[in-house]
Amino acid sequence: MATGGVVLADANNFFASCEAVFHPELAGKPLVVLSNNDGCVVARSNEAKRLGIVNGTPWFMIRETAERDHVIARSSNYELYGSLSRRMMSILSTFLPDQEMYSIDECFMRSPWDTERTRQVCVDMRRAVLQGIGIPVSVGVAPTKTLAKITNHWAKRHETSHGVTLWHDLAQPDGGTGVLSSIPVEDIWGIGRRMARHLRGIGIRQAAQLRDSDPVAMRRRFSVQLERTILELRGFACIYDADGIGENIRNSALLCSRMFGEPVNSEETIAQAASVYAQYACRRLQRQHSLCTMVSAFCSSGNARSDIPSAAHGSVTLPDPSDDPVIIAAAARSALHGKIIPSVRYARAGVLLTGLVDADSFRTLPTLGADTDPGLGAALEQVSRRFGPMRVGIGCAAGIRGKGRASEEAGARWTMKRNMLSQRCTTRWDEMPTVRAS
DNA sequence: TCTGGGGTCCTAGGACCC
DNA sequence: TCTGGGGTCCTAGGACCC
Repeated sequence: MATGGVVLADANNFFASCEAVFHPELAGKPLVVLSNNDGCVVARSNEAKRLGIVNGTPWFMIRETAERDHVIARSSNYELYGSLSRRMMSILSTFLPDQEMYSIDECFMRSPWDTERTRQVCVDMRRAVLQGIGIPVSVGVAPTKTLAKITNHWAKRHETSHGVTLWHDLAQPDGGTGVLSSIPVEDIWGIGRRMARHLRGIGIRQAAQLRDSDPVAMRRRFSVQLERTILELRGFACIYDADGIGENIRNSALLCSRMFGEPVNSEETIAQAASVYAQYACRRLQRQHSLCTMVSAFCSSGNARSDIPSAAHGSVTLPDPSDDPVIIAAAARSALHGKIIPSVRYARAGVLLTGLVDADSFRTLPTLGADTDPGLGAALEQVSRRFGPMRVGIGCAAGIRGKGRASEEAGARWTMKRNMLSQRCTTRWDEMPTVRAS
């Protein structure tokens, strides 16, 4: 291999590691992070993994056992994770070019260097993140993204790798057949439960067998994605970033939806929620410099065990593309108007913005624009930027914070439960950690 | 009497990922 | 009582156009 190829940096147990950054006493303890509404486990420390706790398990099902085992639980603190993620990405990007943020805790990069220099850069980069923000990261290097996922996984599992693994090393001396023979197909990036079952049905159990199957025949039989995975396993890169790199990524639809903390059945309350979710979605819309042309809102009853599911949804097309929270929140409310059945207990709601266009290519002349105060949306955005999200909002009390942490979301009973929330140390003045020297 | 074929756009649904 | 919340890509089918 002449050059380093694809580099994948992925934080270890990211949410759990973030929780430990400002609470060093959590290090070495079994820790789980729960999804919104404290629903199910979405992240675990190594110690919690060792206790056999599985990701996705509903918390109420394992709570008793876990507490007996002294497992510590935290509600998800996305402000903290988002803030640490930005810092981590920023450090990583100083070491290698073409960063593509793939998720909150991982990014692809490209190494222009030869094998040994790539190895050294990855070791340095890993150390810099650990020193800079206290998050352990694993690094995998390979000719393709799919193989980089495998080397990254390897780096996480094998202490001898010290957090950095190159395909160059694993592929010796048999071109990787030995390693790929030890990996079950369902562990390959892009192969989900469904596809794994199909593959096992035709006798393909390990990554090596998939790599050696006929890509054209597999494409005909299954899908073009599977063909790409096979080629990637052979070392031919064919999965690219759709939109170039880094901050150029723009979503083509924006969704904000939540479970309610408790069931809701009044139209007014659901309209409040829709209004708040629309404002959250607007902030994301503005951040990526887009306007939307269609606003959809929906709500549905029931949870996983609900007997009769019931849903309401509606869409509103805007007269002009907009990122104005006043217009979009009103559209979200009106999309559901008259569609709420009072006897139904709704469990969740959401707002979806579609038909997104580039804001710069859609500057409406002032006199042709919508008939609202053009300053209001911008003013709201400025207040949010300075004082934090949802300090000021539109229309009604829903979702507006009270003073201080305890009552901050007290304005609405339907907001989600986060009973075990840690401090948002890096984004809130009033939650900054205190350090004492003795 | 003859009744095409290629292209685009949109939508819904499936599968997958973190 | 209690089971995230975002996204992506691909495919098929329908409407419409020339």
